[in-house]
Amino acid sequence: MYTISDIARLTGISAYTLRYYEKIGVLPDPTRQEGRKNGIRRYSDQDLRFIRFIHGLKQTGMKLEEIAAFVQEGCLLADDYPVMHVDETLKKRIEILDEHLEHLEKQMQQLEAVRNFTLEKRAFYVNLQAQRGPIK
Amino acid sequence: MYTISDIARLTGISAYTLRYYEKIGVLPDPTRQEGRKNGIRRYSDQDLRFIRFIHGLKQTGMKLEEIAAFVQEGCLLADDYPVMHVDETLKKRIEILDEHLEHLEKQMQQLEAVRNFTLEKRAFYVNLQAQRGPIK
DNA sequence: CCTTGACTTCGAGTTTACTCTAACACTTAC
DNA sequence: GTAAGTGTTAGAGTAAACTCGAAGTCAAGG
Repeated sequence: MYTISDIARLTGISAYTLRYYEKIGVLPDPTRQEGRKNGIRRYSDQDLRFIRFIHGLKQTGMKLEEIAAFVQEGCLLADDYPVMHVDETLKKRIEILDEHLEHLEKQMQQLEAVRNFTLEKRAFYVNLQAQRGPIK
Repeated sequence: MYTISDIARLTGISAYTLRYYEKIGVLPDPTRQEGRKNGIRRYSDQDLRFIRFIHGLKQTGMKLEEIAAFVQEGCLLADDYPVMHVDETLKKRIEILDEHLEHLEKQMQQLEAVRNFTLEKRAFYVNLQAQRGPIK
């Protein structure tokens, strides 16, 4: 089990930000030491993996608001939520992920395009350099 | 030749933003109609391509400040800048591009990782759905 | 016992990147 | 000639995502 500063160290997200994310629903409430209300946050390996996943979504352009929507669906899912709505919740989560997958595809394409363009530019400059002959 | 609103339409960057970019050095000063000082900005196809390239750098995570540094190197290059410094300028531009290329590689890897993770998550939810049996 | 690190709420400050308005000038097309 | 589109400077406003400090509490370790 990890503390909040462990998680901060392991993920590169500050403790301030982790609490902030929790407050705005971007991260689910972690379990607390001894289940007390204001006990120390205890994160499992699974929690760590989840936080890294969320961080990945964020770093690939998903807005905090969108992430929060996704996470909230999952929180409903985890509890003894009325069975009738579980299918809805699963459907929504899948939809959100599908949308992000599309976004990821677009980003990959753009990244590829920018990379090619950048390589071209680079080659152009290198060529200019070569034309000027070796530098003494 | 294009006007600023043509460029806005063609790139999706507002005229406000284009002028702003120009002011902070993210875009080079374009030529003006009849070479007058405050004449209408005239953009060539080459300018358009360059703006798209810059926009690509921005959209793949280069900060405006970094882009400005890159562009400023280029502006020096374009003028009758002391020949002794041209090699320096070329070297710097190539360095900046190389750094961004590294950044692009990292982003691609992360995108790939997040994509895989997202696909896994998606599969997990689909599996849950399947286990609950077909929905009436 | 006392330091350290965790917890809370609340709210202010920062950074980045726009986004727009005001107020005024100029040119071109209808 | 007047409207549309362009130009200028300066500055205010906005939004997202932090980032931090204050002020107070609590619990464990040396």
